[in-house]
Amino acid sequence: MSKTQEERKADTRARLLGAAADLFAGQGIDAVSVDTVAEAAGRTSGAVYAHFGSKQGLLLALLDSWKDSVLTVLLAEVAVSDSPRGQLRAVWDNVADTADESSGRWSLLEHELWLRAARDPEVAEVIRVRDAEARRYSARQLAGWTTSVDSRPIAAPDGMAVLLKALLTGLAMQRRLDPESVSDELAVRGLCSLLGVPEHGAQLCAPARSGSLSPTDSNSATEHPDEEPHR
Amino acid sequence: MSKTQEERKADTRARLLGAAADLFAGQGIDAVSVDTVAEAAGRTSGAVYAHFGSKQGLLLALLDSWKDSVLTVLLAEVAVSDSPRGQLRAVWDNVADTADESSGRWSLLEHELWLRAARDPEVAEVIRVRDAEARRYSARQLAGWTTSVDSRPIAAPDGMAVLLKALLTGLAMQRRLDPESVSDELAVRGLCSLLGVPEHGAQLCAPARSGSLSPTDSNSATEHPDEEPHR
DNA sequence: GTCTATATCCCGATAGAC
DNA sequence: GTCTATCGGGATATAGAC
Repeated sequence: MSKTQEERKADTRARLLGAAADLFAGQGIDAVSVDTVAEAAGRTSGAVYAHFGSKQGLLLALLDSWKDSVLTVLLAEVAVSDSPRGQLRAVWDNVADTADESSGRWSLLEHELWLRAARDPEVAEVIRVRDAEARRYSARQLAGWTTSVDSRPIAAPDGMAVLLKALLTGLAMQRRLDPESVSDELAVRGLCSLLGVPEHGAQLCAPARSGSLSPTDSNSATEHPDEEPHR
Repeated sequence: MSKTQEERKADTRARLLGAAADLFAGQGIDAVSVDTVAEAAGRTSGAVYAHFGSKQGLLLALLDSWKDSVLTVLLAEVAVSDSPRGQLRAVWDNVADTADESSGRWSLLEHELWLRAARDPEVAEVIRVRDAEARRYSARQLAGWTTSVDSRPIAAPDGMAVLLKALLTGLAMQRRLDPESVSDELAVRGLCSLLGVPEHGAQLCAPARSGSLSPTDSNSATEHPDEEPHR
């Protein structure tokens, strides 16, 4: 019955991939040995080489097992009941959530993969394909979004997806190093400006503190900033 | 008269730092051994330990020897005679210049340092200080810039510097992996939108509602003879 | 397929001669 | 301060038993 061989094999493979994902994300790929991965999976290094041939093979298999992407998940989670600004705020909150360990580590792994891709064509190809897929999905989401809210996009959906991801990534990087330099308010304003979402009454102010600053309920967005006349 | 001793010492130190910068940028910090660095500098590993104590010490000394930053240089190089859009275009061109090997490698090293800083507080502190300094300089430049051109900033200069760097960084990353996904035209539009520079075409003037998304083909955008929309 | 044991290599760092 | 020589450790990957 149960069978043994195939089941155990699949189980081992899954265990190894899971352990690799955790450890790579937490300590960095180079800092984690094959032995460590195997041990965390309740196996030994021999199993890794039987399944993947090499450490690089393990990494590629790991990438291949990921169909999802950060941006994909983020945009999917946006509630549809809020104001445009509130929605962007929600997107940013997800990205900026450094407190959450798992998400924080994950983004570190993402960057390490990017860095590796920049020097290793084999890795680059995998990442490129995955990113393109995520971008397509994101663009579809954005296309629907821009028509449902009062926004003035400056490019086609695919381009907007690129811009959105770029700003989110760059802001998250700076925030990781120096949280105070990137206030939530600043990030949301940047996103609004980039995506062409009109703000009703904001102008520049400086201070930023973290904590729960509520979205100031910049509510419903029906429209019109009265104080921004076009010139 | 030649104080050969002191001179040679300083020379060795400079050689080691230079070799480390080149090799670290080209192959990655972890991929380069202390012996390799020393050899490239015409010395041996012993010299490295005499000067810096450890590989980490070498890295920190290297960081300390850098007073400049990408953004700092970039903003300083912008010609003042062009249109706002043209200036942003120039900034982007500098960032996007992947063809240049030295600049390309340099940005890779920057990312590796960021990654290392995310896990190593000692490195983080150094990077944080340097970034803050660059941001201050950049903010000053931007403050002058926004008053001299027709733009509507959405935050204080310091915030604008953060946003600008974030978008540039994110776009450069995507372009490195998939150049076609980030056209020059798209990047410049994003920058204009983020910085509040009105584009001649249409966008920023009317509080009007939806409508035009302007995919406007156009990509390569070799040149842009549009001029100054100052109305 | 998985484990144990090991071959092979290379790295960071130290000791001591000069 | 710099070099030569080397230690000790840990890494990837392989060989062969089960």
